[in-house]
Amino acid sequence: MSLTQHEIVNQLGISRGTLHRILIGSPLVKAATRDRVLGELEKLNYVPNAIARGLKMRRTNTLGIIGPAAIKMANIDKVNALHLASRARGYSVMFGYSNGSPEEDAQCIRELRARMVDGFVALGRGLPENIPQYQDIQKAGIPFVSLYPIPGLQADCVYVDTRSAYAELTKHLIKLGHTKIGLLLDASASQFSVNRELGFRDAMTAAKLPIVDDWIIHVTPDGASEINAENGETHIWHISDYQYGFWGASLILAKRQRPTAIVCFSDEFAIGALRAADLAGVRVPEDLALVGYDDKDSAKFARVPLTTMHQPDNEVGTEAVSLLIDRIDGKLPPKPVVRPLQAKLVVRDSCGSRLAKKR
Amino acid sequence: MSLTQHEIVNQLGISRGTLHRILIGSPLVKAATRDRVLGELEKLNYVPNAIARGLKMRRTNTLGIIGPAAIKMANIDKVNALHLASRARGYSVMFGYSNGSPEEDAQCIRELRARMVDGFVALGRGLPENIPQYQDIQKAGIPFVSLYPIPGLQADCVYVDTRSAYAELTKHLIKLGHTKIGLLLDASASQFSVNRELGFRDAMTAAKLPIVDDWIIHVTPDGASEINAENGETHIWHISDYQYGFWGASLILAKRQRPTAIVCFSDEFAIGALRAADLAGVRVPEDLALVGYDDKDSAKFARVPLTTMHQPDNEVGTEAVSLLIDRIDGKLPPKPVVRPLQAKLVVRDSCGSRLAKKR
DNA sequence: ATGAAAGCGCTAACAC
DNA sequence: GTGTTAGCGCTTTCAT
Repeated sequence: MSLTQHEIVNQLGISRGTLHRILIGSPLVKAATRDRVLGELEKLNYVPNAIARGLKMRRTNTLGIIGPAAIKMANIDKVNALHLASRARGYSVMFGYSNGSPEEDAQCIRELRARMVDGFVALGRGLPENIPQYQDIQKAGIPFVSLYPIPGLQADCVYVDTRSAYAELTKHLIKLGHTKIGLLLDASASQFSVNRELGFRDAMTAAKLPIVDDWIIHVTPDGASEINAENGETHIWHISDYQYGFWGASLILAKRQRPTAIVCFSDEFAIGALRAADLAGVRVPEDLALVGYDDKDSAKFARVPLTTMHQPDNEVGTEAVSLLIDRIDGKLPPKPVVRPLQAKLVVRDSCGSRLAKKR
Repeated sequence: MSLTQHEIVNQLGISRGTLHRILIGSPLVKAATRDRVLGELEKLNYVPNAIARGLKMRRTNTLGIIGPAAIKMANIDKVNALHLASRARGYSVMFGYSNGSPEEDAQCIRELRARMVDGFVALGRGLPENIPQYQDIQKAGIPFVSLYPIPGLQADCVYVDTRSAYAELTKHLIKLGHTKIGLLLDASASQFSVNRELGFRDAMTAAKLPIVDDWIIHVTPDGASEINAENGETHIWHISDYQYGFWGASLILAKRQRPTAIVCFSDEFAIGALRAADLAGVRVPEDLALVGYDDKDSAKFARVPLTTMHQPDNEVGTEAVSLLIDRIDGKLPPKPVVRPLQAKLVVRDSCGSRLAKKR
């Protein structure tokens, strides 16, 4: 165990008050005493007990991150950004690691609250069934910031506007001359899927292009195209997004009429789709353009480097943490602050635009 | 803020002692009282304050995970496994998020110790410069388990035996008839690179095959022009492993004499190498066999599905956490327990073995 | 079978 | 300027 203030005080022959004043840099201490004590402290390698401090201050300088599989691969960059931003502000981070079921979710939140986290950031799969838990946090008056808009919840929110991102992605394809465009999505009713589809439809409608239901696939774990609500698999999220993309693209490619371009849920979806196209002998981008989302490292090194949307993950992390801490510090007016951030189009080869230029 | 025992006691007209006995399930309480209180507790939704408990018990049920960039993509599966295993045992997890410099590393450990984590698990990059920090933990008598062997440190250790894994990988290539085999590694002096090279040499030597220095590449960041400085990503480990693999393979392919197979540091390295081969017009696996390590999701969906070694990440996580907690509980004799686990060969297309069969 | 009281390491209000 | 003291919410020993 580490040294305690009690022990130090005894050893140096000063009082707890004086020691504390020195520790917080109060000027009400004789300079000589301060310098001596500071020197000793250094030598003794004293590190204050954050648990005791937390108990006393009712403030632990710890942030809780929640959401099913918060550390899932797809979120790794946001998690990193959150971590870095928290550290920069002197905060630590704890994850509530749940499988996504409302029960486990609630349990995670309970554990984190028991550990007196100062605030929560929600970085989930955007599933409606998790909303009640978040409402509980709000009701308890614990600062809470979400990384995606949560319907029915008036909460602080820093998010990437996927709707307009998907509109932009789709518009890019349209500008390239595509008129037959498909969409490959996660089957869940998550905000992420919903907003992606909205953005896609925005662009198609604006361009007066037909939206073909056959080409809008919500991929389910069994590779079927219908939403399978009764599939009670708790670990659906263990199936890789590559696999989903592969299944979904296979489905579209098997149709009698094919689109000439597919907008994908993520880079992983697109890479899975790319593989399906390869196996089916469909050339990308010549016969089929593909675009992803996220701009993961893998996008750049795919067989056909992916055109995709780059998310400002660092900004999301910094802003969210900053917002949350300001809220914790009571620096913000009650009104929730909602801060949409924009993704940026990254053009590579998979959309065929470089091909077009060559011609 | 949540309810405290004090408030509950007042409200229900019992004493703190009785409440506590009920909470820990002691039989020394009148059944009627217990049932009544339990019911009320449920209604009140009481959740014990883990911070206060931790202070009193000198035990927080929290594990600290350390190592530079602990959550770096490459470690995500182990991190997940650790998390899951910890939760299953009733423990939470905190990360020490450092950039890898000894100073930041030490700072992370200090913060985690201040938060009274019950034990540490080291999941680093295997760099020698981090060893002193780990020694400090040991000296402080805090339980510590490492996920890779640390030279000069007698510590509990659960690890995947990369040396024999790389021997097996290399042997597989040799069995396929390759005699000219290259090796693509991280330039750091990490245990990971060192052991991979050792395993490679084991197999080559056993087969009496020449080890060509020209074909053993330790890729450095300056192996090419661009570093991701644009996103404020100043640290070397922000460069993707795909990029390293790409650079490294490009280097090998530029040699006058080429190997017919390359053993890569990871799946990401292999995918980067695959891309380099594609751009150079080198056919994989016909002209060049490539094998990876990790069996990431991406390995299966690479342009040429990767032959690779699958790591028992779940087992690593479970064993390590189990070992650490047993150590915390004082259930183990002083002697460090060292538990090597074996990776498993997964044969796909990139090694050319399926091709060979077809012939 | 139940209650009272001490104390984990820290902070802050109050006294000297 | 410096020292003393009362808790933060919990567990545990000792009385009753």
